Amino acid sequence: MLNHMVEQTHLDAVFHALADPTRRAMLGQLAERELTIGELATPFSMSFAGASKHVKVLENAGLVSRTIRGRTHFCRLQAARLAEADAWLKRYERFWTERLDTLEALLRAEDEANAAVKASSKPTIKAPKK
Amino acid sequence: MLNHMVEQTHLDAVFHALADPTRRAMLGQLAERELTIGELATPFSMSFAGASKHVKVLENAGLVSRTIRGRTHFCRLQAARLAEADAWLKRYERFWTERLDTLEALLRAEDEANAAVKASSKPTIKAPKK
DNA sequence: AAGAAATTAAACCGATCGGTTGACAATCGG
DNA sequence: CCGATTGTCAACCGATCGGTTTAATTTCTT
Repeated sequence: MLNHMVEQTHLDAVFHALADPTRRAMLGQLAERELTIGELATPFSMSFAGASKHVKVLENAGLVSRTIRGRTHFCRLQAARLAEADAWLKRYERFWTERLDTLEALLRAEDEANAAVKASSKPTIKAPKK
Repeated sequence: MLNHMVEQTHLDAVFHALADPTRRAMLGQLAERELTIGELATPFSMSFAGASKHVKVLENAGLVSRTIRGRTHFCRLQAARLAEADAWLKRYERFWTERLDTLEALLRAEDEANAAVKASSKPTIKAPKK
């Protein structure tokens, strides 16, 4: 109830920034190391000016901060606004966890049925991703 | 490594759909009940056609599904694509939980200091999130 | 001091955005 | 059958988007 007005304008900028694959890829790069504008530009076969504009969009959305050292601009990831976006999405979490829970229950029942038949030792549990 | 190519095109559409406050508000409404185009339009003092376009954007992003009964179109929330967006954001979760963790550590240290003074029984251990 | 390197600024381009209006197509209730 | 309700479609509008090119600015190197 509090966060409705607070960062509504933030969310606009953040989601818009994330809606572009080039900018998402840039964030992916920045997740590993601090990078300059030029380093951000080269992998996309894009002009410096083009990359500069993308970085400015990310910067205005608060997703990237910039420190200028000499003639080169170093960009680094700023995750707080990503957390705000995540918080917004979490309001809808129950809508997909509900379905996943029932799916999980089905798979678990199936596994138990197999286990009962085979009475084997190692239950083949495969972690989803991480 | 798998999900990089899979729904890249989905993410474009989903984040773009979420970048508009009217559409986010529509999703908020749809989180409570199934709604018709007209019901979605009225709270925003917007023409039917305008709302229709927004709904189409949400539909093309896979965030809303539509069932037509007679002359009225009923829209309902479809959360799977929101889950995909959430999954993308989770790749960056550590960047904001890190900071929260250090903050938590500070608070925990403070608590323990207080507890030591009082010589209480239960060590207040709080699991990070999950 | 001269020139290369890193970046922004400005102008421009076609495409898309968010929104409207007006015309059209169904469908429902009398 | 008539008229109201519900919605789409197409055309249009000004604004913004993603991208380029060209020019300018600053800094580093020699």
